[in-house]
Amino acid sequence: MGIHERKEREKERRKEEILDAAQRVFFEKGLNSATMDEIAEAAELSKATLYLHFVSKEDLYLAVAIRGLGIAHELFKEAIDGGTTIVEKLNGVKKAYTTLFNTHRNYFRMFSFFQTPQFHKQVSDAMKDAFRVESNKNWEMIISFFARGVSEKRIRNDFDPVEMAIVIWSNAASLMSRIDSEAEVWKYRRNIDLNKTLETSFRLLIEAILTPEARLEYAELLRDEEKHIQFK
Amino acid sequence: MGIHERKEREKERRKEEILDAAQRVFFEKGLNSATMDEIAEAAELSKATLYLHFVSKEDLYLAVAIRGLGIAHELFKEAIDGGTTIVEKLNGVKKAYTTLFNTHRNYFRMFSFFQTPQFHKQVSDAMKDAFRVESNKNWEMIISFFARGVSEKRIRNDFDPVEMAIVIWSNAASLMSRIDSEAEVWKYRRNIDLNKTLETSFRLLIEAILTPEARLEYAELLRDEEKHIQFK
Amino acid sequence: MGIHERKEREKERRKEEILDAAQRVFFEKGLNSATMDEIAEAAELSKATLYLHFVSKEDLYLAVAIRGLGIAHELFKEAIDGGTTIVEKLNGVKKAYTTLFNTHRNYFRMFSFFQTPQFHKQVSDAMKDAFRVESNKNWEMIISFFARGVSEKRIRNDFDPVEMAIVIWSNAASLMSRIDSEAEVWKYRRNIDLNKTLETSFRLLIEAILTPEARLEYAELLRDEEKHIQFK
Amino acid sequence: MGIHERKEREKERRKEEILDAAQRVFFEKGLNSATMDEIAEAAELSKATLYLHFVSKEDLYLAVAIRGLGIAHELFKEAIDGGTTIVEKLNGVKKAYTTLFNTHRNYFRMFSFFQTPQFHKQVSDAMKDAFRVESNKNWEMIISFFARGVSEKRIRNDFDPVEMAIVIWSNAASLMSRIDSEAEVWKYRRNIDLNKTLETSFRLLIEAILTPEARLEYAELLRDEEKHIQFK
DNA sequence: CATGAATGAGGTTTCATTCAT
DNA sequence: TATGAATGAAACCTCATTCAT
Repeated sequence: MGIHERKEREKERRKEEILDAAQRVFFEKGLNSATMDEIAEAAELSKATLYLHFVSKEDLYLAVAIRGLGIAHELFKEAIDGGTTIVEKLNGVKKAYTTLFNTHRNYFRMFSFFQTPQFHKQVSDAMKDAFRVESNKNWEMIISFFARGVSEKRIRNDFDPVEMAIVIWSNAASLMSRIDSEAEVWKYRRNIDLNKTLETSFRLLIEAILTPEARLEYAELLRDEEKHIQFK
Repeated sequence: MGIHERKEREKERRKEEILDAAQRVFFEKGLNSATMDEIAEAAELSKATLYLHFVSKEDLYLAVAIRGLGIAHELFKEAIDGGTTIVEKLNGVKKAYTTLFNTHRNYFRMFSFFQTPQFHKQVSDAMKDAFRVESNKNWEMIISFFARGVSEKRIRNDFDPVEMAIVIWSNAASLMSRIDSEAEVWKYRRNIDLNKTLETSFRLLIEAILTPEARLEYAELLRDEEKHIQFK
Repeated sequence: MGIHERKEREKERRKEEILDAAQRVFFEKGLNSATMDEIAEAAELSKATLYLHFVSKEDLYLAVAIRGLGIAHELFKEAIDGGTTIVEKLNGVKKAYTTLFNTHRNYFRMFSFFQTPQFHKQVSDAMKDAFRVESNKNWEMIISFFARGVSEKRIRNDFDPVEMAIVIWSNAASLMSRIDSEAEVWKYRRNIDLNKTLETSFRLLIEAILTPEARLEYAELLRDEEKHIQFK
Repeated sequence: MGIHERKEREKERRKEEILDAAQRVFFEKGLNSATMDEIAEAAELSKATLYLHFVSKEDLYLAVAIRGLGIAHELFKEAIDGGTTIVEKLNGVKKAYTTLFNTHRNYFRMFSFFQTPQFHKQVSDAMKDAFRVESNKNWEMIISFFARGVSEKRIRNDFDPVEMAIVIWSNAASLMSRIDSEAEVWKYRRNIDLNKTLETSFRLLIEAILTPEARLEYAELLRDEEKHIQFK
C-alpha cells in the first residue's frame, strides 16, 4: 500500500509544482496573455505533461485561484479566532479582507475573473465545483460568524445576516476593484483618495449593522486603533 | 450640394450597421472570443470593410461600449431632468441604474469588463482614454447632481458628495454583477433573493446620505410607489 | 481639334504627375514594399485614378523604369556625339554608364529588376513592349557605334561588334550590381575596392577590343585624364 | 542508446522534406509569390509544422538557397580536385559554373535574386549573414585556387587574384542572367547566340589572366576538347 | 475624368491541444 | 508518466483591384 501512497504523494507534488509555475505566469500576464508554452517552460516540463494533470488552461487558472481562496480562508479564520469579542472579530475580518487585497492582489484579481460570463464556457465542471466548494467555505465561515453576532446581540436582528454579509462584502470588493484600476485617475482628476473612501464605507456599513451597544464598542476600538497609529 | 451631406450620412449609417453587428457578436462571445470574421459576417460586409471604418477589433469593442455609456447617459439625464425634487431625482437615478442593468445587461457586462485588470493589459491606452472620457461624462453628471443635492440641503454635507456617489455606485455595481452570475446559487443554497438585497442596500445607503428632512420625503415617496405597485 | 489636343496634353501631364509620385515611392521602398495607397497619396490622387492611367502596379513600375532608359539614352547620346574620335567616344560611353550608376542609382536598380522571371508574370504586354522598345533604342545606339568603330578600324573586326558590346556591358552591369550590394563586405573582408575593380575590368575589356593603333590612342587618353585629376 | 540519434536523424530528414517542398514552390513562384500554405501542402504537413522548423518564410528561402551554395561548392571542389594542372582546373571551374547554370538553373536564379537591392530590404540580417558565410566558402575556394595559380606562375601576378576572380565571375553571371531572360530576343532580333558569346568571353578573360606559358597550355586543351566533341 | 467605398484573396503567425512513442 | 512533434483552427491585418456614383 505504501507504494500507492508514495505515488499519490508524488503526483500531488508534481501538481503543486505545476501550480507554482502557472501562478507565476498567470500573475504576470493574466489568463489570456499567458501561454501554455510559458507555463511549461516555467515548470520545466513539457506542455503535454501539463495536460496530464490539468484539463485545460482555464482549469489550471482556476486551480491557482483556488489556492487564493485557501489563503483567504486562513486570513478569515485567524481574524475570527483571534478576536475576543464579536466586534473585534468583525474588525479583524475587515482587516483580513484588506490584507487579502493589499498583499495578495494577484489572487484578488483572479477572483473577479470568475465572475465574467465568458470564462465559464471553457472550464470543466469538476474544477468549477471545486472552486465553488472552496468559495463556499469562506462564505460559510463569514455567514455563521454574522449569525453568531446576531445571536449574541451584537449585530442587528432586523436584517438577514447573510444579506448583511453580502452587502458589506460586495461593497468592499467593488471599491477595491476600482482602487486597483482607477485609483490614480480619481486622485488626479477629483482629488479623491479611494482608499479613504473604502475605509469610510466600511465604517458606515459596519456601524449600520451593529446593535447600539456594539456600535459603542466599535467606536472605542477605532479610537484605540488610532492611538496605536499615533504612537508609531 | 447635399451630396456631401448625404455621403456623410451614409457613412455614418454604415458605421452604425457595423456597430450593430459587432454588438451582437461581442455580447454573445466577449472581446476575446469574438472574431472579426464573425462580425464581418454578421454585418454582411467583408472583413476589410470593417478595418476601413475601425482601426482594430479593440476599437470596435470600444465603440460599442461607448454606445452603452451613451445609453446610460440618457437614462441618467432623463431621471435627473424628470424628477421635480432632489429626492425624486435621486430615486430616479437609482431606477435608471436598475434599468440599465435589467434591460441593457450586455452593456452592463461590458462596463464591468472594463474594470477587470486583464482588460487593461490588452488594450491600448488610446482606447482606455476614449472610454474614460465618455465614462467621465456620466460621472460628471451624477457628481454634480449630488453636489446640488448637498447645496439644496437634501444630501448630507458632512461627507464628500463624490465619495457618496462612488460608494452607492460601487455597491450597486457589485451586487448587480453578483446577481448576474450567482443569483441562482444564492437562491438555491441559502434562499437569498439578491435582487431584494440590492433594493435593501440601495435603500440603506440612500437613507444614510440624505438629510433628516429629505429622509422623510424619501419614505413617503417609497410608500407612494408601493401603493402604485399594489394597484397594478 | 484644339480641344482634343488640349485634353491629350492634360492627360499626358496627369500621367507624368503620377509617374513623379510613383517614382518617389518606388525609389524609396522598392516594388514590393511600395503600396498603391502610398503612391496615390504622394500623387494627391485617389487610388482608383491611378488605375485609370496604369494597368497595374507593375506597369507603373515599368513606366518609371522607362524614364530611366530615357535618361540613359541621353547620357549615351551626349557621350557619342561629344567625343571627336571613336576612342574618345568609347571612353565617354564608359563614363556615361558610370554616371548612370552613380547619379541615377535608383534607375539602375530598376533595370535589374526587369530580369527577374517573376516580374514578367504581372506586367501587361503593352508595357513590356514599351520597355523593350526603349531598351532597344539604347542597344541600337551602342551597337551601331561599335559597328562604326569596326568600320573605322578602331575596334577589332575579328569579333562581332554586338557581342563585344554585350560583354562589356554585362561585365559592367554585373560589377556595379555587386558594388551596390556588397562593396562594404569586399572592402572589409578582403580589402578589395570594387570600384577600382570595375575600372580595371573596363580598361582590360576596352583594350581587348581595340585595334593596336586605337589602343595607343586610348593609353594616351588615359594618361591625359590622370594628369587632369592630378591638377585638381 | 541510439534513440536520441534516431530522433535527431528523423528531425533532420523532416527538415529536408520541408526543404524539398519549399524548393519546388520557390522555384516555381519565387519568394514573394510563394505562400507558406502552398509549401505546407507540397510538404504534406501543416503550416504550423513549417514554423516549428523554420522561423519564417525568408528563413526557409535562405535554407533552400544555401543548399544551392552547397551544390556549387561540390561542383567547384570536384573541378579543382579533378584537374591535374592549374589550367585544367581552371577550365574545370568554368565548366562547373556552366553546369550550375544549365542544370541547376533555379538555384542560379536564387543567387542573382540575392543581389537585387529589393531583396536586402526585406530580409533579416541573420539570414543575410548565414547566406554570406556559405557564399564566402565558395569564394574562398575560388580565390585560393587563383592564388595558387599565381604562385605556380600560371596566372598573371600583376593583378590581384581576387579581382581577377571577381571579374571572370561577374562577367559570367551577368551573361548567364541575360541568357536566362533574353536569349530568344537576341537570337531573333540580331541573330546573336548568347551562349556562344558566353563561351567567347570566358575564353577572352581566361586567356587575359594566364601567363604566356599557361596560355599555350590552355590553347592545347581547347583543341583537345574540340576533337572530343567532333568524335562524339 | 475622378473617387470613396468595398472587397476577395490572401499574408504570416500563434497556440491550445493531441498523438505516437 | 513524460514528451517532442504535429496540427487545426483561428488570429488580425493588408493591399491590389474594382465598382457605383
